[in-house]
Amino acid sequence: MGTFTKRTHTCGELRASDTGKTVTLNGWVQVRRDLGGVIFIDLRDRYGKTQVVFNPGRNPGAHSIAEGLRSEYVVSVTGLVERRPQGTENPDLQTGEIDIMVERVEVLSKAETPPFQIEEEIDAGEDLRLKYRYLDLRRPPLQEALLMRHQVYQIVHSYFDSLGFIEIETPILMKSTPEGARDYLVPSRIHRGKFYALPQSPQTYKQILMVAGFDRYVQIVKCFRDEDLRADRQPEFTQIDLEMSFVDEEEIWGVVEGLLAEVFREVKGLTIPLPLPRMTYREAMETYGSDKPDVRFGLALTCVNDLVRECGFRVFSDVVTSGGVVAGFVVPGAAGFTRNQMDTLVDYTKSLGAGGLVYCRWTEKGIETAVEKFLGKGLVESIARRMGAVQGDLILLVSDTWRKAYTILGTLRLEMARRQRLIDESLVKLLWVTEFPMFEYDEAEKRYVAMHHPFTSPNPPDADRLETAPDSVRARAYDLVLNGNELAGGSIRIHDSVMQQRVFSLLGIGEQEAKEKFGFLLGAFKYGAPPHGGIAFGFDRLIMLLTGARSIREVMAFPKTASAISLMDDSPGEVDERQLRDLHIRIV
RNA sequence: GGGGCCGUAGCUCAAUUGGUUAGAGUACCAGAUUGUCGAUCUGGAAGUUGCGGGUUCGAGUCCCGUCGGCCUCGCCA
Repeated sequence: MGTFTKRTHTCGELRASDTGKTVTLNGWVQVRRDLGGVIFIDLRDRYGKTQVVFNPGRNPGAHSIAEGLRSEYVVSVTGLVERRPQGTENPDLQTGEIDIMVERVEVLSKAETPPFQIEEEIDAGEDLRLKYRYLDLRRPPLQEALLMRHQVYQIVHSYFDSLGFIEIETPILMKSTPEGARDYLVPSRIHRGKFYALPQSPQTYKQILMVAGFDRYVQIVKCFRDEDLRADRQPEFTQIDLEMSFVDEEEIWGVVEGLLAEVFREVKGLTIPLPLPRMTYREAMETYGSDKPDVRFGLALTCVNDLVRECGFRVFSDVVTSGGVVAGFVVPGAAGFTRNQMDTLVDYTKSLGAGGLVYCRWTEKGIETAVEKFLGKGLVESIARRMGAVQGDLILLVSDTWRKAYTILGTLRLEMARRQRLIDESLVKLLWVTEFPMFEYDEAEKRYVAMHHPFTSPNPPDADRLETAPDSVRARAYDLVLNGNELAGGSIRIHDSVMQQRVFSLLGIGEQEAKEKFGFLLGAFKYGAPPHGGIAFGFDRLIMLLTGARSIREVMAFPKTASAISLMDDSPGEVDERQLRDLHIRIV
């Protein structure tokens, strides 16, 4: 008990050149193939697999132990590396030229039959895989994802270190702030009725670090947001967070582009052409219907407002008159969609919040559309021409307010691209989206909210209009977009306490509240704040895109489900009365 | 909070309009088998059809509720 024969090699490293050595391997039994006489076992660790052979003629003791081995037993085997007999080599295995002829075998740990097989590809349900995460993590795809994640950590650390960035940890227990995502709260035992919040991001701390003079800060840091989840969103996730002083957008973008180029070169062997293309928010919305456009495919949007302004179809003309948008896009070769398929598409569009979907099928019989009687044949043809449609195409049109029309078209554009298989998954399309609006009007709260965050600097030429025309004020904010995913977002910050106060008051954060919630930041700004800005990467998302995983859960060791539950350890869990009492909390 | 899909053997799935004893593949167990590597052959065991209620002579199938998983809209500064 307690001692075992330690490995001399891993299960992935022995080659024909090692023939004749006596070696010891430690690992898991992948599979046992019992041919009655000879028994084969594939021994697995994270480095690979090696076939070990038990021959009753050569070592009856080891052979009889091998009869009792089962999948996922942990064993130590010692034996001679031999070249496999001619014709029995396995080219699929890196170690496929050799066998270990076992002289001695120790069972280090037995294993129950696992609920699913530990193989490269499995079709087990994801809930089962999450419950037995320690088994799922034995599978090569997950091991490779976490290995790549590790490699990117190392690149990030060395890249920023080489540029003079300093890694500084910021608190996990901080103060709840009123803006942004819902906070995860931690009740204070010592201070009855008070709560810490887990950071949505270390935003305020890194700005304070700039005031403190650490002009280049970076951190790979956990962040927490108590919002509903998605395939690419988890309640806790990791950011590469950075902030720089005495810089403008160009320098930050340069640093970020350099990092991306290095990551893609090191882990994918890809050269990213720099500088990355840039697109304004407005252009992104009006061309792709998204502030994170996927530019791997076309289906660009076209506005036809001028054509339909005076038309007899009220659904179009009224929208234009009231400042909205009639726009759409062409799906090449989709004129053959059936009535049934179109009905489904119309329903889908309505489920996105649209009043309806106007479509025109350009078949060999001409352009067919239900709205021809309202628009007239000539106008229908004008629209088709404007949009660049040809025979065989399907035209989709939506009319609504600027934001709704483009947002709905953006979602529809993605959906059609998927259905028509227009997305080349091998492409890597990165771009900057710039000139975001400073504010969005929140209908539910009847007030303006910061589109990025309340510390974002307004575009200097627009700053005069902060109070008079807040809708028209652009922010010095920028997002980095990869294949339609928001990969990073940042801004040049406000470093002036007067400007910061103006923005707070526009957001409906009164002087009193500002002092309570952000007094420390405003205070810091009074003592000499350098101009500064920064950005934060969604680290998990980056790894997800690098590995081609279709969910962020595939690149995290211990993810939660869409309902924020960890099926393995069953968190969140209940706590006992005593703990609640200590925290001055009662369940209602 | 809304919408959609799903839940049957350890696992992945099947089961006509509600109708006999709920099947298959795989995994598992036993036997056979001395060069397999998705081993093979023979046999076996394996089910609270997520859970609770209802309708019915009869429910895996229909209805209501509930739990869980995935996707998505809102939300996510």
